[in-house]
Amino acid sequence: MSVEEPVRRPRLQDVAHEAGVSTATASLVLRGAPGPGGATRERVLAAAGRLGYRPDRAASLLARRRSRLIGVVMDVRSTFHAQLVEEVHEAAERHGYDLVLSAVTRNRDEARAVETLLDSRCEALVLLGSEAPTARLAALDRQLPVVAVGRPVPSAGVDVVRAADDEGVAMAVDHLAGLGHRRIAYVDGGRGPIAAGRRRGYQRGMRRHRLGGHLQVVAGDPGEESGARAARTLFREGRGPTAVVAYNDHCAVGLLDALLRDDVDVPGAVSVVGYDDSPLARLAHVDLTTVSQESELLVRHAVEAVVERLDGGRTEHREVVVPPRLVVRGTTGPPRDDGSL
Amino acid sequence: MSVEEPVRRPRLQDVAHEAGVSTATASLVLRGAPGPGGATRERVLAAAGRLGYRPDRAASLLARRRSRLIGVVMDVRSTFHAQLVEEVHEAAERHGYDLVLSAVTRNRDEARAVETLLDSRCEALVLLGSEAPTARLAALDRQLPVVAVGRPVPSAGVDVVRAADDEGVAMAVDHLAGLGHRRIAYVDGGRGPIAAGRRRGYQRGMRRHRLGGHLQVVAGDPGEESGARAARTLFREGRGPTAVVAYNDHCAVGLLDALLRDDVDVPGAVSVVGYDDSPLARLAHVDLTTVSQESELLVRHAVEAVVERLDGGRTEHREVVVPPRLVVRGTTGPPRDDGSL
DNA sequence: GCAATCCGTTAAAGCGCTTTAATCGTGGTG
DNA sequence: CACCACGATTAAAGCGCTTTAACGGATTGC
Repeated sequence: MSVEEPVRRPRLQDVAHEAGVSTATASLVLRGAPGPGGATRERVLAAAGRLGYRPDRAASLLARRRSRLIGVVMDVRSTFHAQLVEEVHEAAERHGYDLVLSAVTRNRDEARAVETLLDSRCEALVLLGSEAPTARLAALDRQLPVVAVGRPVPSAGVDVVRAADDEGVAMAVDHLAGLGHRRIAYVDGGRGPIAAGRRRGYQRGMRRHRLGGHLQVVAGDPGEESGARAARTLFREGRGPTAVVAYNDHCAVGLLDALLRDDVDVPGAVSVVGYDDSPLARLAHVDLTTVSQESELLVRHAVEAVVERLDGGRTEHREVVVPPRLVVRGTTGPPRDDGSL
Repeated sequence: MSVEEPVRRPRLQDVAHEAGVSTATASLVLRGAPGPGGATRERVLAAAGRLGYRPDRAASLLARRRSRLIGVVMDVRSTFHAQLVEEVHEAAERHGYDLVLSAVTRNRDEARAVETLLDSRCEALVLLGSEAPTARLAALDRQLPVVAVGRPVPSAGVDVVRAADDEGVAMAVDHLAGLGHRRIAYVDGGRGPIAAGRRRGYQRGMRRHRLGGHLQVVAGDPGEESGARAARTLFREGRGPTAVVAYNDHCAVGLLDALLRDDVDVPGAVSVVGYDDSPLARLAHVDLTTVSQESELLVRHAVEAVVERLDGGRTEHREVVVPPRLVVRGTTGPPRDDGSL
């Protein structure tokens, strides 16, 4: 900042004074509210322009009945979330809402992120890939409309917009089984509700193909590291699976990494499928077969759900389940052997 | 949201009443300000707990002299920025500041992102990888302390914390030349100031090794796509370079993708170097040789710069230039031929 | 020509919190 | 025992904006 005396930022009062009207009129004009006539409008607008007036958001928030603010919780490490955020921005704007972003990081958990948003007068919350316990979500929902994106919230009033993850993973299994794989393993995503749904999909998918005897779930979490660890576990000794479905793309990429390091041919020796169709998976370099959650659709529904609560007076619960879509890329192919015992 | 009447959220007044004190005392206690005695403190704290009181941030912002808010502009698409944001969170917290995030997306430009922050009463701005013209930054800096992270801002009062990008790229060239490469190309990052510095580093590096005759800069931008396009240009016909330095990791990964698709061996036939040491580069799968900006150090300096302006009364300009560090991974090696004409 | 009507404008009361100056006890002091 | 100093507490004035009810003046209708 330069050394000069910092000029006090102009207030509404300054604009009003400059335009020769009351602050009430100035406020009305600047927000495009009906009332003030054409000539007045122009005078105020001109004055505001001359002074470089920008309304003070804190003051406006405090005075306004509504904040028109939607809080968004995202995991800053996830490329999938990054993409969702882009889309939430657009969707919210279309409905005349603004966003407040709150990041989950290594040492800033979801509860913390939510608190910031509550303190910021958000009217509703969009939780991307929340891992919070159902009860907490239900409690939150008692305070303000909440929509959970990408995870189920059993038996709570919370709105949900998600892909049918179980179906999604089952589709991945279908795809692999169709290629002739039988020993298909799954890298789990931890104890959260999202992981549970996907795990179930894997189990169902396998049984559907009478592959229950080949069920193999290894522990994991949503990070790249866990994929690499899973690879070590799966291929430690003897004969590993011919295909692996991972909890998400990040995890799948970690798995690919480890395989690559060990000179395991993908998809020749092992096929790999991820989940999310994040920007990561689309890198030609990675070229990961994955399951898309149709992020744009997901986000559109989520924002609409929130807006209907706020502006449409909807009070009944809503759950939108979007069918996932298998995106076949380069990491899957027929198994080298026939997959038999 | 459930159907029940939404309970009005408790105000300071409610807490004060519940504790049998004035709002002044309650405010003092809740902020840990000196004054109220032990017994009173406990009563107020207990009351606040009982009511589940959370201070209203908008009101508090409005009333307070200081907001203790630092605005951060980030590009939501950049994994490098994501990492920086994590670190900014921690650094800011150490100094007792809170963050307001504002994302640059496909259709939300930097100016827009900055406006949101200005309206939010931020006391200072941390701009990650800003591409705004110097004049605009200078103007901004007249309103509040601004620190640009990762880019130079010539001849403006704006504080700058950045890596010596020219040196960084030159180090990459050194590394490649040392391996025996001579035809080393560079994929540019566009017209911004960051790109300019890195381009200059490339040119200097090449001349330093008497490789001026092999200078080859192809147009690009910070995305993956541009790397892929560059590959097509560089290896379109005949003999391409034996090594390529890219503007950043995303661009390098795009380049790697394209090479991989064409079955070009990396680093056998072509070596590739990125820039940023983003999480992307570290994926074992990508395993990209790159130049690290020492993000943690960068962020620490940036936050300190801002805090010194705000709390330390510093007024003179500061520019911190951190030496970059070459991180050699798997995408670089000696050229197949000797690199001669 | 006077009341009814209407439109543009404004005074004033907040929004929920912070902060400063003033007030109230209390115990120590001469 | 009157007086003072001092720490704990509070009244009250904002912070910058929104919003509602009220207002004045210009039309309009009868």
